[in-house]
Amino acid sequence: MRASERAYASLRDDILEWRLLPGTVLGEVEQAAQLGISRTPLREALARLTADGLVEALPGRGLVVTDTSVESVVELFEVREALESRAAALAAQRRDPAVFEALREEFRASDALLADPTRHAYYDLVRRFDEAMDEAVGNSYLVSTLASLRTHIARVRRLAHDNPDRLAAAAAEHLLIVDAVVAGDSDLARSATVVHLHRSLNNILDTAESGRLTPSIDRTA
Amino acid sequence: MRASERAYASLRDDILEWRLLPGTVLGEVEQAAQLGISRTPLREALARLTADGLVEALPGRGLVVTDTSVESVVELFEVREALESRAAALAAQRRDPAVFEALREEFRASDALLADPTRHAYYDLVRRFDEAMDEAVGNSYLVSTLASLRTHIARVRRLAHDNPDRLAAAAAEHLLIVDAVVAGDSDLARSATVVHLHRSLNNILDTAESGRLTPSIDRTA
DNA sequence: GAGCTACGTTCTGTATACAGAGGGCGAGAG
DNA sequence: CTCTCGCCCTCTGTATACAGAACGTAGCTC
Repeated sequence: MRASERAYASLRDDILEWRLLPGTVLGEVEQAAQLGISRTPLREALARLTADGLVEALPGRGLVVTDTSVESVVELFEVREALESRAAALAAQRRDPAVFEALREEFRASDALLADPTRHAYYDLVRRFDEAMDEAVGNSYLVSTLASLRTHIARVRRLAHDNPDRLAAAAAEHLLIVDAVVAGDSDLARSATVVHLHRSLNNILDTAESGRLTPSIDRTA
Repeated sequence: MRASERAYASLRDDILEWRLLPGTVLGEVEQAAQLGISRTPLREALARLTADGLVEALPGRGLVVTDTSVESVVELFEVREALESRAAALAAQRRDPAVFEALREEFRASDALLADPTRHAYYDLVRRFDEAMDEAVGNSYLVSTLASLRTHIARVRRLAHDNPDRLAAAAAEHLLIVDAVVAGDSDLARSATVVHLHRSLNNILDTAESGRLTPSIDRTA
């Protein structure tokens, strides 16, 4: 694999997993030495991270890992709702029924997946659900925009605690979306997606380690 | 200005203005020589263009300017509608009325702007309208996503012919959106935006130089 | 004591040199 | 005549060297 690719994957992972905390300064020489590569491929990796919005150039301080705030999570879900609700509606119109019928069976049996404490199989199912939706929508701009948003969602998700009740509820929400897509019901698919995202956001805001999200500034003062 | 920045701006402009046509191969050595810089900053520029979706890496052929098709324009507007209709609704809730009252006066007087054959003043007004909407929404993810879409819109727009009738109609459509935003009417702002985008898309599809957009493959055959 | 200036250090931005991979073309064999 | 194998050439990916700018610091002056 290319050195720049490894550096990108490694740094991206470190940021998404909160090993590199917001505000961390990423010096070129230091990081290049750490990863055992030269500055050239590292710069390419940092440029990609900057484009992703995981890193930003702060004048005077160099490149730093971007901050996450309660506001930014709300903003993220605002865009996510606009795009995913539309995606769900389009998927309901354009889907291959067989694909979503298969997913329906899997979500119906997701209790078993959630019994596993690691829940890898469940998260993999959700990933394949996202992929199937992307495929069904068949819109490359929408897919790449959602991919970009999912990067940030992944970072924030790591702060939230998915308790068993929430996971069971989320599985039921996904099942409803899949049902609607199978039925070709755009309106229901859209509404079910909106519901799912609202509950998901609330769960994140309720359970996120509040110390990690820089608190909102009370503008009513 | 940095050499990489100049290279990026120059190449981006060449692509948006159709001086670099879809399918053009961008060799690093050749382009670097052309721009009078070394490969290092050029590579950075090409990486940014790739992230923008204006350039893509085709295995075996190197980096080429991305294609534009009728389908891709339709896809573009699908995403645009999802995001801008939501943006308009949010702007109607969050706007500073004074800003949009000022814009309303300008759009009311846009006949005069459209009399100018260059129409620079009119396009500048539309740009400031977009900026005011972005500002009112106050969602950085939404703004940066829209910025990315606008890049592609700019490229496609260059193919379309804005006849005076269409421009006058577009001004009226903008005025309706602004009216709704001033009134704080989210539903109307959303609907007016949907209408505007549909008409705008139709105008592009009707008037675009068809040779430039690779024709859709008739899958009904 | 405080402020300004000058120097040094460190960082980013750019150029260049080098290595490895991949593709194209030509020659030879079937 | 065509297909295949091999070599060469070009291109990308990486390392390194160099230049200029910016920040901090220390010393001098007022």
